[in-house]
Amino acid sequence: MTPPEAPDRKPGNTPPAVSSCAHGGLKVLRKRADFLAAARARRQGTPAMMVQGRDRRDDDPSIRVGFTCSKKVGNAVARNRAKRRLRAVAREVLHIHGQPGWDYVLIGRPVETAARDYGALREDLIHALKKLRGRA
RNA sequence: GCGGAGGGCCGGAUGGCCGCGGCGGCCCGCAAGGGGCGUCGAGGAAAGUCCGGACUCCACAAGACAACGGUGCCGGGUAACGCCCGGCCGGGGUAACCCGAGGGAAAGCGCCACAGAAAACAGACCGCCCCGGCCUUGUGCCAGGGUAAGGGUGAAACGGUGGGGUAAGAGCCCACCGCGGGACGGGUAACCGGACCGGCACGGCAAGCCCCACCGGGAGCAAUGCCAAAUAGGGACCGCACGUGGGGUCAGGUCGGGGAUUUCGGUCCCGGAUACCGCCCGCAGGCACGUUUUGGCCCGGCGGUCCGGGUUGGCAGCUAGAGGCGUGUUGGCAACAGCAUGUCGAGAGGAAUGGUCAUCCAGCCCCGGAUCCUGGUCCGGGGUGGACAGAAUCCGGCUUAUAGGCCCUCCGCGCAC
Repeated sequence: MTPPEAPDRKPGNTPPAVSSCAHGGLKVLRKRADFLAAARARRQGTPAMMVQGRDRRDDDPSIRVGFTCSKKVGNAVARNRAKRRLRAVAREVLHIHGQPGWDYVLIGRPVETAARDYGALREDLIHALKKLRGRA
């Protein structure tokens, strides 16, 4: 089993489990370096997720997004569930509230990401995106 | 009807809206690309990674020896197995049935706690018996000898019960049981039965070491093969140069910056980093540096050709195989095998197989009513609500997790006939 999981701040040569499907105009982060870069940039917490955002400063106006859930979130089923909800909400919200030319990484939290009401989950993401943009 | 045993199966359903991965057409476009359609897309354990294989690479040379590890009643099945089937033996249960690392203790070593006189060349504590001596004649003491029935300990005490026998006893003798050997018979075998013989010898632990037989070379798809990039770095050869410029690192200083403290003169501290989803904080944010210079130490020029490795990315491996499932049939008690026929067929890669909203169905809880009588059954309404768990090269097993439910066979008891 164990697909590459979030390393839990250990040595860390295994990348965390992240989905990669395309999301209607959104591109998906697949490279480890992109995740590292995003992790070093701005971040914003909400009850159901952590959002990292980074202006790539290149000419490409597309929005890219990655998802990640460490083992803290739970077993494989729980992590998949959390990522899928994040993916669904990102597809719905990001092309409206996200900024062109940015990378975003959505990080799942234990329990909350899977349990939170879908409407509230959506509001969390919108709120986080606004905060990140306001700071740019 | 109650209680129990064995086996098999399911693992919520339907629909709307919006999506994802593979494959194959179609439409638009010079192309890059865009749009749309069809089709397939998680489990019984996908899990643990505990066995057995396939497949790769490495090593070795015939399959070797040693070491180490594994297996361990018998027969069969299988590609193989530590798996499965059938049988045997031992133990448990009234029974259906269940459980058992179940070779060797007569190769050797070791261990057998506590208790007990004694725990493995047997031996004799309390006893029992005989003979002798002493005197204070007694249910006495001392010495010698014969015993192991009785007492008591233990998981286990060198056969058991009864009778004969004896000074007391003892397989000393006898019967039965047990034990050892065993002609012969049955069975492929484990093993079973056993005429007869033996007077009893051979305690247990091999899940302590060990012995015997059989099996095993190692690492694993992050294997392995191919391509590209940056051109950073290593080696060889050739040619041209022989420079004080460059890079790294450590220590200190200057100027600005931040912080602490102050008698406002100053003094001290910070000045980090390939930091893999972090931490503080608590829904708001923060964890903050830049410029220049001196000295020490280390590295060492440019171009060309070739070789081997690493990194990153891509492609292959990658899913049709000892294939799964259904039906029929043949052989077999069965596992299983053969034949015929039908049907199914994920391949991701920071990792798709979904998100969301309704309605329904199990289950559970509450309320009202009816009925037998204090718990069920039926009707109506409301609420709640579905376990364990996610393919990662692929198969065969084992083990473990699992809400709730369904089916079949069998056993015991009760009632009725």
